[in-house]
Amino acid sequence: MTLSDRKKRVTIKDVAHAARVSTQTVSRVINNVSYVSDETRKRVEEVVEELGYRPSTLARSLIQQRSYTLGIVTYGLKYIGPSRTLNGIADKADQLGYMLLMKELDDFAADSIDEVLDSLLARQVDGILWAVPQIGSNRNWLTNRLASTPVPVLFLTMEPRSGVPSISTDNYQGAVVATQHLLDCGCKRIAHISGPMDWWEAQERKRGWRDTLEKAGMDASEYRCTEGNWSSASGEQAFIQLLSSFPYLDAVFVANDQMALSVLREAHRQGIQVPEKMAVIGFDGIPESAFFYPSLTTISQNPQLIGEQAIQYIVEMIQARQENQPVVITSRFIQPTLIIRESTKPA
Amino acid sequence: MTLSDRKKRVTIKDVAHAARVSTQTVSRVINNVSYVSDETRKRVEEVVEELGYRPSTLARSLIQQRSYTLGIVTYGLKYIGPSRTLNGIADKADQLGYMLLMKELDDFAADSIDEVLDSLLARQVDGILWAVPQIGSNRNWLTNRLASTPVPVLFLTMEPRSGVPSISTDNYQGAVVATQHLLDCGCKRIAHISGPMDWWEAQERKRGWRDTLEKAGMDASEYRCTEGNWSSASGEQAFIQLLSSFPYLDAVFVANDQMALSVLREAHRQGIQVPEKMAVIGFDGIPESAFFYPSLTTISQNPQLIGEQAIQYIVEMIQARQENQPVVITSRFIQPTLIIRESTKPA
DNA sequence: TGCTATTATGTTATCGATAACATGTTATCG
DNA sequence: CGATAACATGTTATCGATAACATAATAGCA
Repeated sequence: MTLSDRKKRVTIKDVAHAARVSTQTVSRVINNVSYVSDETRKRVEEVVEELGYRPSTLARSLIQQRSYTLGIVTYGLKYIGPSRTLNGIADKADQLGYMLLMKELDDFAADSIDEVLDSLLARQVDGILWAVPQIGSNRNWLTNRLASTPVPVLFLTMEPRSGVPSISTDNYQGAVVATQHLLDCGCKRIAHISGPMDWWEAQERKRGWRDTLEKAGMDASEYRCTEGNWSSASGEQAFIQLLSSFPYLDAVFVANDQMALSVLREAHRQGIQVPEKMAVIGFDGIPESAFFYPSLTTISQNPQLIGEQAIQYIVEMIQARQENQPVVITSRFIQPTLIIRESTKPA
Repeated sequence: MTLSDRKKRVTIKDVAHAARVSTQTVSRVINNVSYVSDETRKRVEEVVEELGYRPSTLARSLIQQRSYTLGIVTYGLKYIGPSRTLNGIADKADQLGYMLLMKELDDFAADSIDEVLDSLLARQVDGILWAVPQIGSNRNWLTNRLASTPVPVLFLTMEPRSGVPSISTDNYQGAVVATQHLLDCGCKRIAHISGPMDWWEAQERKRGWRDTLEKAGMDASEYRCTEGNWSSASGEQAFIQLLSSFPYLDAVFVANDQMALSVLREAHRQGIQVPEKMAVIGFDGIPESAFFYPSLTTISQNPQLIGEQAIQYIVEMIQARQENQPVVITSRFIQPTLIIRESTKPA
């Protein structure tokens, strides 16, 4: 293929000319609105087919002030969680006829946030999905910026705030269920390996662990908890440290499956039998966790479901705004589920 | 925030009016072209700041026939490989000032391919990255369609074809290295668990295994190979089947790390010591593989690198086309690397 | 039969920006 | 000092579509 083979884009004018009608009539045919005689319709359709005409969504978006495109801001795509969410998002968006304009954030400076927001808005997205975990104070920007944003913004994974729409996994409840499960297994000295404590999700999981133990009249002191950074490598470190600060533990609730993987390995190396001597429970429910040795009991999130619900929700918001109707703004939670496998043994 | 608070988009006209100049002058200021007096420039800039004006990329794309947006077609986002590639893509695209319009393909019917292509082209993407693995005959469409596509299309992971630009991991060479490594470890009866054989990548990996064994004068008969579907669950099945058809094996080259995970577990269950009795090598190099028990020797791909190179390459193609210069169309390969860990032991 | 409703199609304005062209003003130089 | 170049700004056309309005032909009905 040489360069000269490049075809010029076929426009509505070309079609109109070839079919000997006005562009408006062509528009009527392709959008199937108003009156067009069968004869004309047929003629236009033939020309469309013949020339391979496809209307420019770009031009359409400009005049209609609506792009059928959603801005997706993600973070940490290299991890499996965010990409599974993205998967759910992509799926549902497609179903509802939306395209996705994607942007991966790599830091939380106010400037880069502004830039990302602006670049999406400049492309007339109809709504924005902020699929970036809440870390430290990286949500403070919204106080100033959100009010002046001309399209709905929906947040995934954040602490509920009144007036801010969000969808999150119920990390706290998940942690409660996990810890309760360990109690039900008869465990008495339950430790925790947390995620990085500036992550809201990590805080919630830890809080669930602490509250449940305290409610059961048990000790949840700080020495019974160490902090990882979600990676398997950090999980190994955290576990080793935990063993030295709290050698008599008989169960660990690990804040994610990746870290749990290396806890299992290290336990095996040190001759600690799982689940007999020590029960282990993870969080996330990655597919591989069923094939760890022993297979891992875990709290399973459904990131695809979150993605789907997110699209559903934001499309509702867009629609409502279009029709000038009020929207109920809520913070929604999705419950994770307990999957019992070999690494814990109910009494 | 009530609905009436929604601000109308600030346009170039608003700025022009407020600064008492023509829209053209505003355009000159924001694009920094041609002559504008310091005084006027300052005044315009102040108004831009004050009104929070951001030019509409949409309108700009329409007139300039260029969107600075790339279409990305992916498949299987729920798996870690594709999303890591996407990560590399997102990163580099951002660096070079491109946005990504994403579409996840879920089947390979000609119709859906046409639709995806059309929807991207309707939004004036400057180029398309086809990041969908080659499976069965799902690349046949390009014969007809590609020639009439007005923008460059770059394929990730496909069999080289003359005239079609592509970037792939060198799966064959990776498999050769893997198999050779097992030979170097002194293994004599080397089995293979392949991916689904309609995947080109799976074929290449198997071919590398077979060729290397035959070259070394060893047997690579069919009974020494079973087929999985990349999942850990299928790996377990494939391994069990393999053990019955080829009980005396002393090494397995597994086509990906997920399947290798369950091979390790099943070996452990059956009391087969790894690496003493049986060496295991994987493919992909997912981060977790370093924390399997035993840690997994594997052929490591760098999907982020592939993503980056892909962006680089397609941007070159776009630029060349813009300037009406010829582009050299090549099929590029990226070499994966061997990572030796505990699951194999060099002699 | 004449009037209104329905059907069919065309014309002009518009979305928000830039390209191409036009025009006026101020330096610069032989 | 007048011609030319450099500077500064404005006007009109354009990208590819749809909205809003206009017009003409046919149909239905009192």
